This record gives sequence, C-alpha cells and structure tokens, in this order.
Amino acid sequence: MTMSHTGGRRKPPTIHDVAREAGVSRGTVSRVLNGGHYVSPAAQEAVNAAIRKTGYVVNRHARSLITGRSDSVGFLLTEPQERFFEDPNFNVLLRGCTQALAAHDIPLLLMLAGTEDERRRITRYITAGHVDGVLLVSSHSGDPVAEELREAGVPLVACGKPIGLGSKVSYVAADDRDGARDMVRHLLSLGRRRIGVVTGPLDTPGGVERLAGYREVLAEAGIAADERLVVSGDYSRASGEAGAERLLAQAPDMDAVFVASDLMAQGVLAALHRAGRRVPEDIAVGGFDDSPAATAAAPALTTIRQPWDRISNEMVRVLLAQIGGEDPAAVILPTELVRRDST
Amino acid sequence: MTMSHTGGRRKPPTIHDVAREAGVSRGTVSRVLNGGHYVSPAAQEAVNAAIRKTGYVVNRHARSLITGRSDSVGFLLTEPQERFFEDPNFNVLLRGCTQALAAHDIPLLLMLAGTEDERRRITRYITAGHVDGVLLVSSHSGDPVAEELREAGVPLVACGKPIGLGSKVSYVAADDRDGARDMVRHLLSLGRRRIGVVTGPLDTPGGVERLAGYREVLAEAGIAADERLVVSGDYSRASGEAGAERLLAQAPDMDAVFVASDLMAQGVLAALHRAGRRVPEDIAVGGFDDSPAATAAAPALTTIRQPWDRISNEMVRVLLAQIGGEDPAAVILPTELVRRDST
DNA sequence: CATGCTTCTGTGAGCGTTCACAGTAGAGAA
DNA sequence: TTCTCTACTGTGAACGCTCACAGAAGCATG
Repeated sequence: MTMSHTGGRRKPPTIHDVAREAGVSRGTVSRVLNGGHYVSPAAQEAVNAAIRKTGYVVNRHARSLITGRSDSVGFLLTEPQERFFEDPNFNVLLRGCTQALAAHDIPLLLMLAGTEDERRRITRYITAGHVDGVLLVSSHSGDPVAEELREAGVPLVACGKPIGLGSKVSYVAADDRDGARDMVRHLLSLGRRRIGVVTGPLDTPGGVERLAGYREVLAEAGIAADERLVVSGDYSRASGEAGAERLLAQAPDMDAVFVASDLMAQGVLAALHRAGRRVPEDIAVGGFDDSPAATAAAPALTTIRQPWDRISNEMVRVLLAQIGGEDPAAVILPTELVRRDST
Repeated sequence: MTMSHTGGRRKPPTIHDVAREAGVSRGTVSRVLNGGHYVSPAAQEAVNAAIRKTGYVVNRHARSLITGRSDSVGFLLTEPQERFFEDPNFNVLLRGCTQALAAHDIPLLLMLAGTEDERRRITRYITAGHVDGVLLVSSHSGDPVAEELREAGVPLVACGKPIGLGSKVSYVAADDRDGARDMVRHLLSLGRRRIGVVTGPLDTPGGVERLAGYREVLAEAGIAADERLVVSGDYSRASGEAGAERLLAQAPDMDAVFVASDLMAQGVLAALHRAGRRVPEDIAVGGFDDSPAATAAAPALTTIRQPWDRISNEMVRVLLAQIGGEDPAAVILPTELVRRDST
C-alpha cells in the first residue's frame, strides 16, 4: 500500500466535526446547510465559522442516500453522435446548460446513447434514480429512450419539440416556423421569386416547421409551389452540398435558397461556388441557426438566429421546475433575422 | 402532494429485495455484484436471476458512501470556454472520453471553470471527493486549479503536456514537435524555401513545441532563421487571419506557411484569398490537428493528424490506472501527415 | 398558575450499501 | 478421531447525512 507523496487525500471533515467545532449538534448544522430556518443567529454564525475553519463540504452521497434525490442532471444525446458533435450549436447548448446548472450547484452528467447497448445501460442508469432529470437532445421521432423515460416518470426536457411523444413532455424550442417565414419574406423583399429550400430531416421538428414556414410565405405571396425547388438534407455540410447540386439541376433559374441550417448552407455555398454562381448576386443564400459556421462562411451568411443562450437557460429552468413537482411545460422562443453578406 | 399520473417513480428494489428473492443473504448478493468471488455457482445463478426479475440496479450513493469512491470522473475545462467550444478538437476529445468511460460504466461530469468564482466552487467540489479523478483540458501555464488539484493529490490527467506543473502530473499528448517537423519537411520537399509559421500561444505546449519543430528542421536544412516569418496566434480563426496579414506584410516573398492549428489555417486561407494569393500555387499552407475544419476548408488542408481517439482512450486509461494507485505517467502519441489540396 | 404557541435545539433512527468477522460444511492430512 | 484448510455464507456495524420527534425556553393568553 503506497501513500501518495504528493498530498494524499486525507479524510474530509464531516458534519460531526463541524458540529463539535461550533459547539452545536448535527441537527443544527444540517439546518444551516439547508436554508437556515429555525436557527438562531448565534448558532448560524458559529456554524458558518466552523464550516470555513474546517473546510467542510457536504458529502452528497450521504445526502442523496437519504433524500432520494441525486442533485445532478443528465445531458442525454441519443442521436448518432457525429452529427451533433459536428454541429456548433451543440457546443453552445452544452455549455449553456452546464453553466445554468452550475449556478444551482448541480453537476451535469454527459451521456451518449448511440448504440442499442448504450441505450439500455443508460436507461437503467437513469431510471434507477442516479439523476433527478434529463436534458434531452434528440429530435428524431420514435426515440425509444425518450419514450421509456417519459413512461418511467423521469423529469425530462427536450430541446426542440419532440415528434410523436405525445404532449406530456416538456420542451424548449425556437420558433422554427416563424424564423423560416422571416427569412423567406426577406428573400422576397430582395426581389427574389425563384426561391429554393434545403430542408432538415423531415422527421425532425426543425425539418418540418421550417419547411412549413417557407411554404406559407410563398403561398401568401401568391407564388405557386414548385417541388423542384424543394430538397431535403440531414443538417450535415455534405448534405447541403448535395442538396444544392440537386436544386441547380432541377431548377437552374433559382435565384435564392433558404437552407435550414448554417452548416448545410456552408455546403450550399461550396456547391454554388463550384457551379460558378455568385452569392449573393446570382443566388442569395439564407441560413438558419446563426452558429459560428455562419460567420466562418464566405460570404458571411445571412441567417436566423436561434437564441441558444436563452434556450439552454429555459431548458434548465423548466427541468428544475419539473423536478420540483411542477407540470411539464413548452417554451417557444423568438428568433431573429441576422443580415450579413450572402443576401 | 400530487402523484404523477404518467408512471410515477416507485421505490426501486434494494439489495435486500434481491437477497430475499434469491433466498440468500445481502452479503452474497453484494459479493456477486462485486466480481463473484467466493460464491457458489448455484447462489451466483439465483442472484443473477433475482436481479433480472426485480430489475435491481445498485444504488451508487450508498456504495460510494461506504467505499469512499464516487465511481465518476470529471472533465474539467479551465480555459475561457469560447475557444474550446469553438474548436472542433474539443468535441472529439469530449466524445472520446465519454465513450471510453462508458465502457467502464463510469459517468463523466462536465465542469467549466471560467471565472474565479467557478474555479473555487469546482476545486472544493473536486477535493471533497465528489469525483475520483479529473481529465484536465487546460494547456496554459500557471493554471491555479491544476496546481491545487495536484497538491490535493487528486488523480489528474492533462491533455497536452502542462507547462510549469512539475513532472508529477500525468498527461497524454500528440508528438507536437515531431508533427511539426514532418510538416516543415513536407513543405521543403515541395521546393519551398521561404516558409512562414503561425504558432499557437507560446505559453502552451502546442505553441512551443510546434515552433521548435519548425526551427529545428529549417536549421537542419541550412536555412537561416528569419523572424519576419514567425508570428503567433491564439488558435482562433481570427488570429490566423491576422497572423497571415502580418506575415504577408513582413515577408511578401513567403512561399509556404505552417499554421499550428486547422482553425487558424482557415483564417490564413481567408486572408491569402483576400490578398489574391493562390493556394497552393503561390503559397502552400499546412495545418495541424486534422480537425473537421481541415476538410471544410477550401482548398482542403494538408495537415498533421492528431490521433484524438487514441488520446482520449489513453487519457481515460491513465486516469483509471492512477485512481487504482499507479504512479503518474506521460504518454506521447505519434502524429501523421495527411496530404490534401493546400500543398 | 396552567395552557398554548412559537422558536430553537438535540437525539435516535434509518437510507442501501460494503466490509470485517464469525461461522458452517466438507475434504484431506495427521 | 481430530485438526486444519478451503470454499462459501450470514450478520452486525459502519459510512455521513436528513428527518421526525421530543423537548426546552421564552412569551403571551386564558
């Protein structure tokens, strides 16, 4: 048995040590730790001093054992992970959630459920009560994990409206349809009339809603629908590239294209460049997300900003409320058109 | 008190329930749970059946309370976070670590320590034993968190060799110097002689080592050092752009540039494009990382691949070994030149 | 004076596990 | 037989905390 020579972790002080130091009982220390109700100012002061002196930090395992809560939440990714990790939005969301939770002193457990095996393992882990709630990042319909968690009564907040999960699950989303409407109206206002669209996957809310907004505005403007102007991607850069090529082939007279994500829009720009079309002179390009990809693109993308900081904050707020016993809630946040050089 | 109508979390089965179901004692169940030594095949079988039947999952809080281990590790980011979250490498690393840990059934806690306050909070959290060890992503020297953790004897593995942390801390890194040497030799082999460099921050190992490799190879080739060909960036895209502008101003006859990260190289490409220099005809550009940014760039970047999957695996392996009582270790992994269109 | 209420404090029990220890049974050796 | 050794099993005692409860003290009210 070798003892580390660099420090060595000695036994941390317990609530007993603090109580002894402060000259009070365990109960009083515990009360101070949990809000300080029914504690005299003198005792309050003595306990706080003792905590500072001993360097006491509550043992969360002991606390969780008795309270049944774990005081931690999971951040669950059920998609094939490459896509999310490629997507800069994901970063912003993860960072925002971590920070919002840190403000409540709640650690975030990152969980990836890509394969069937992992799915099972993680579902068991969660339903066993190892986290109090789950922030879910999975937009595809028919996600078995989400369904299982919902049935098990685990507090759950999805990012984006989950398709096919009934209405009993909380979610926070940007107003996809409204954002799409803004972008298409913007393109119309520039005099464009042959406006194409590269949608997201049509089993995701972003895919469906943004397409719906596009169709609505064109219909309202009295422009006949033309299915040659509509193609679908999967939010990846490569799919944007492929989509643009298909659009150019099907509708060579296209003078604008609304792309349902900035990353796909990067691909679109690349394809247009290769095809010798100038942006925005020949074809205006509008993205969606306002991710770092938007400013990294050349030309910088006009896009629809999703309020990611607000989204992550709201997800955490709604989740904590639900853990606290409140009913599920849906939050829809407004988007904003950001004009840059691509339109 | 409202009971959720959608499932409701009922009290999970305990080791007692399993023991009763299997007709054995708690002790036997516990032994099965922990490797099954000194358990008869019959009991083994009965316990496993009972676990399946009851859906038992061990309560980690109770276990941690007595073992003193938490069976979780932290992933700690001490930098101003924007940079890391902007950097695609970070994603790959985070994903790799999460997966490698999942294979050991160990959850990963994501921790961000950007501000001074967060730093204090997190240090307390960690030293209180809430995680068994820490995967540290912070390359700058003089990081107070890293130093405190090291002194507190918390098992720690850094990504990249930490500067100024003594030699007693484990780390896993790609062979920065060797990678840089490969790239510069490659540029030389193309006949380039006026080779510039955009380094990383010079208080990071990647900044120092890659520059050292560059200087070594040029010296070996008998090319005199020219400080007009050396500028520093901070790994951000914008700093690459600024760096390239400075290089073009200081050394207009530059015919190649080695950039210490792909993200900076993207910026370099943008600046060169604006300046009307063709890549690779006029100026060859070599990156470092082989991150998604490399293939996203136009033209696709020739770069040095860092073996991120191996790095994350090794970080986890070394950390677990250290938690298990082994001494700190340093692991250096080879890099690989990936030739694309920018050279 | 008794009674009740409010504010505060200490104590015992117990959360679900693991660990140390004390057994038991059976086999083999003296 | 008796003893030892091995393989296995059960039990009490923790781990550090919160919770329920019992009480004490102070003060107003009947």
